[in-house]
Amino acid sequence: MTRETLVSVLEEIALLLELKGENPFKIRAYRTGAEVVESFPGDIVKEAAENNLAGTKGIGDALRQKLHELATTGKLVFHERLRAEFPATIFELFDIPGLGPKKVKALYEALGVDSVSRLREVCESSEVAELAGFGKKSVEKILEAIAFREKNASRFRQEEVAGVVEQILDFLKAHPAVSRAEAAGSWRRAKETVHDVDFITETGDTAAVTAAFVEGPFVENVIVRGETKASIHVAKGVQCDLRAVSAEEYPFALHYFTGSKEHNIAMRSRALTRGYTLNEYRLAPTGGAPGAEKIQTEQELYRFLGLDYIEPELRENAGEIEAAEAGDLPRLVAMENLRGTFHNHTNASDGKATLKEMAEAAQELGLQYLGIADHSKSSFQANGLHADRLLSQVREIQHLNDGFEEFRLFAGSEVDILKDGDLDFDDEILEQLDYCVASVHNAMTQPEAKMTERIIKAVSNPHVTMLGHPTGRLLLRREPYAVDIPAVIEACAATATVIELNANPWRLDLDWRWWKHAAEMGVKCAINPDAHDAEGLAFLYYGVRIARKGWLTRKDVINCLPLGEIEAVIGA
DNA sequence: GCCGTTTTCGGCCCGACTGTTTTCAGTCG
Repeated sequence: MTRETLVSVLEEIALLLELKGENPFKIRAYRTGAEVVESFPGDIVKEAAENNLAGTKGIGDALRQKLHELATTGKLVFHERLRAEFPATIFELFDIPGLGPKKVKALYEALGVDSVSRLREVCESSEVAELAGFGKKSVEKILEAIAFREKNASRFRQEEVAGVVEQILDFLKAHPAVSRAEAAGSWRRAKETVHDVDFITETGDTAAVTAAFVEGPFVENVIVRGETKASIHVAKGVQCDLRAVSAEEYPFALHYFTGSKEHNIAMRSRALTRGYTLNEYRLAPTGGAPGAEKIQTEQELYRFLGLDYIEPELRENAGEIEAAEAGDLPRLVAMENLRGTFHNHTNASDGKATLKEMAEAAQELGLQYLGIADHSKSSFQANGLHADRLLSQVREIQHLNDGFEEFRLFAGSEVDILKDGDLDFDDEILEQLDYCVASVHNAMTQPEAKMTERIIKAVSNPHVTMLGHPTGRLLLRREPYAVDIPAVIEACAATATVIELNANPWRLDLDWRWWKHAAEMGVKCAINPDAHDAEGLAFLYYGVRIARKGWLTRKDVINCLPLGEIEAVIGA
């Protein structure tokens, strides 16, 4: 029994009770209970098993007994009875935006809709539109959502695969017959989502390595297995492919399977113009002349073709080959360059950790400063701060700063950009802060012109230091809102407003495709984890990957500046 | 189902948006 299981059982109960139309406050009690379990300081499983949870706020008699039953027997009769009332596939309906418990219940009871595929059937016939509360527009939106879901099927965000990539790489590198191993493909290129993960190993015994791979502890099922190549599924349905190659082939295989396809095509034709043919195994003279070039690393391969080494993140055939030829490639920002970060939440709004805990976590990561930006009052759902609570947080931060040596908390706010582009706080409040992140959190369906005008108005306020998650997208979940990004970049350049690269792996927003242009326009970037707990600071890793993909150097990223220089930039 | 207490039951966070309605229900943040 793990903490995660306790949490997911309570959350599932809440969902099932919603489907049954139970008292909403009872439902909320289960959700609160799940949150309490999730952030319980200490060994919650042990405490539950020993029935020691009396007096824990949010856990009353009923939840205490249920957690005790779960922790001791591994199951909960109440939960199993509830589950038995609905088909297991019904949960996937909640993935469709616009469908909540009431509508799912109605669809299930009136039309027997218990899965997304059945939902599509009843939408494509006229059955749904005849249901009370549903009309032509709802049918359209549901079908769009199903299409979006299918388009993104079997794609995964970086944080969904990061753990297993590390596990498999460690496993392969530990194999006695493996001398080199790397994860290639779109993972290595730091794409925001990946379809599968390719692993390349250098070995003298390909059969032994592929055999070990398909027997690894991470394997869910084996798709194909051969002498030099194997494919498996790991948890969550992520496909992982292994290529085992010889030392001579390794640099070519690694390069080939890193891609992108477009980059490879450009590289192959470059080789051809120099009288060589390049493939996943070798670089050899064209026309069947004997002898392949001795190349041991990707660096040597690029050099042979007259190019500086191109980092994997840049290999999208988006100007990197020309830049490599001219010696103009940027020196990409790296994790070690970061000195601090902005846009983090605490338990004052919807975060889990205290100011002090966040500060300690930042120092453990070696950061010199940490910006706190809790939600502003209009974000009710996130327990946004009114001015008085914000100002008392500012005082608390000042007090904490007195106790730090060579570390500083910056007092800020993630202030809502209201519908008309006004900010959620007046200037008199904002000027008491060290900095301010302005973000859109509502009315996301405004037409593009209106949204663009709204954001430009917000960044034109001199108190706004940076624009938060500029498109509001949630990867594989929600499309970005309609906004004219070049116009926003221009406005940020004109007003010296920093643009955030939100490093939360659900967002990775602003998208990497815009950063080269933004930097050329003179706009600075802030890589921000949008952390809601101490662990969330680690999202900086994903942000750095995307910044690299966007051609950014440490000069482009303000949080590479040390404490002592950063104040001048943000005006704190 | 939890909490707090004027100790045994009443209150529990709010507002905008959308699509359906024709005054509101459901969803979302």
